[in-house]
Amino acid sequence: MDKTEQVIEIFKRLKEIYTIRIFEGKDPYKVLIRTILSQRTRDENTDQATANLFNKYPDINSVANAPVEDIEELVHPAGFYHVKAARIQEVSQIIIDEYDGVVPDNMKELLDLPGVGRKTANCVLVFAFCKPAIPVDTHVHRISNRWGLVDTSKPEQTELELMKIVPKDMWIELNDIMVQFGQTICKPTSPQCGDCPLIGLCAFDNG
DNA sequence: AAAACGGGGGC
DNA sequence: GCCCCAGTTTT
Repeated sequence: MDKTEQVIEIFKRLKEIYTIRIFEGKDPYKVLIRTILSQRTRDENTDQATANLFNKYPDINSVANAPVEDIEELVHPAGFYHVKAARIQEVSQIIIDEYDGVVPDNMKELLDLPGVGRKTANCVLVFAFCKPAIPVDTHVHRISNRWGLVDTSKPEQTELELMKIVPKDMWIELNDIMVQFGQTICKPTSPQCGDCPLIGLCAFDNG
């Protein structure tokens, strides 16, 4: 079994457990903002902050024009709220001023936005625009190495290796399914190998 | 290369 | 009460 066959079989098993979530109806602006809020932040807190924000300020113009203190309070559950509130308004204003209110759909322009790094840009590309991209966060990086799919020390190396191994039609669901797996079973510390459905497909020794 | 930003959850 | 976490920017 080569690595492509391995990852296909792994995902087949994981998809029996997890359902892929499509965030915010794929509205590029909401995907972008939610992804910024998700940085270094767990799902529940990300969801709460995102709901707080868009419930009161449902579009890019209202977010950009809101008092910063109000944005801070709404996104507070996501943590890093001073930084994130400022970035969100800064990003919104830039998109209004320079892109006519439309989120750019290419890596270069996304990376130019404040608070947007490679992982966030890839999330927007693949979730909002269905473009081929693999967002590599700490879950994807850690788990890819545990499976023996890659042998990398930096997330960007992992991204390049995964692009060679994983069939393109799986890229859109890769990040979400691995995050769910990483939160519940293949945890950063103390992975629950006894409950893992990937016995026989994973190189990681729980010892 | 390392610090800083932060609340919430696990133990 | 301490340690860890869906990154990015700044020093």
